Amino acid sequence: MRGKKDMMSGDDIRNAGLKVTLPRVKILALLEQSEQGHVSAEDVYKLLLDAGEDIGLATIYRVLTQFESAGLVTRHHFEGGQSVFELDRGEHHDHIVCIKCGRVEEFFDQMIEDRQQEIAKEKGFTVEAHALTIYGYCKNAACRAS
Amino acid sequence: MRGKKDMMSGDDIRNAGLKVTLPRVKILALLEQSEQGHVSAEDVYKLLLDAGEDIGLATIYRVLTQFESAGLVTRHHFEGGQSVFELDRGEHHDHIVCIKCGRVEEFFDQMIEDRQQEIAKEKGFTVEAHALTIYGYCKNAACRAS
DNA sequence: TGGAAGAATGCAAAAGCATCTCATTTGTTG
DNA sequence: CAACAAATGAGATGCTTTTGCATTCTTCCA
Repeated sequence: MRGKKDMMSGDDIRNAGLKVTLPRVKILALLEQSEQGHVSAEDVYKLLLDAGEDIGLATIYRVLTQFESAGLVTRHHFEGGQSVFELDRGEHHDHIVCIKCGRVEEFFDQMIEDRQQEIAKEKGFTVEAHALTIYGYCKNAACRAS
Repeated sequence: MRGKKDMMSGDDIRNAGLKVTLPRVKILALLEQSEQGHVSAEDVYKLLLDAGEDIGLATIYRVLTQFESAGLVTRHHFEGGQSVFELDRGEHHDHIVCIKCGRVEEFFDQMIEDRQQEIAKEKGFTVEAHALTIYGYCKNAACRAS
């Protein structure tokens, strides 16, 4: 199963009502190629610097926020500091984060989704969003040791 | 079903290896009587001021952090700014938050808990903690309207 | 019960993250 | 390719949380 699409481009930026500028194109491209898929604004800043693109941190925050509004990326507030962003490929999922190395994996579980709806209903809430994050130690040898 | 206990006291502070000081006693008492149960550091500060106790914000943060380490309170990072704290009565639960009025309700669902363990297991993770928060509009009339 | 020793507090300064301001630069459109 | 609106960069700013340090309070034992 695939999501909305596999490749984003300048069209996505344009469709969001934004001008197609170098910073926006670079940031979008970076999110696309990003190994871990979950990066902080500062990660983006540094990665772009490494790639020879000196784009201001303010611009990165601005662009990521705009992308978020446009539905191109999703912002997560994991524990411990900065927000992390990931490309929104149209498939909702939750996260499991290693508290040792920071690795982030995704998962989706229909049963959990359904239960949440039922719980909200019981309490008279209309669900707009939810955030489920499991924190633990990943299978990495260095992380397993307490 | 009741949790660990219903009343906290100076003994809890002492047992945590902390001296029993007026700020700590007042903060603990406030958390106990708190209506909503979920308060930010600043809420604590203001509520104590209203009660005639002028305790520095820095102290509040320090004490809440110490209480957290001692397992007396739990800190949550809901979206939108400040962390909120609640007394830890020993019963784990998740939250459903109204994005309009800020109301926080608690829930616990064994099915969701179990699924999380299974998911973590599948991915080779050892669960240390998890945070599930549902965001939506509560049943309050003022919140229902978009 | 008095008083020394160490811990806790208050204040102000600092740190961390994110956003905003504003002068300058860059897309876009005709 | 000119003109306008939008976007960028650099630094200032705001907010929450933490920290350093001098002073004050708890604790505990003589």
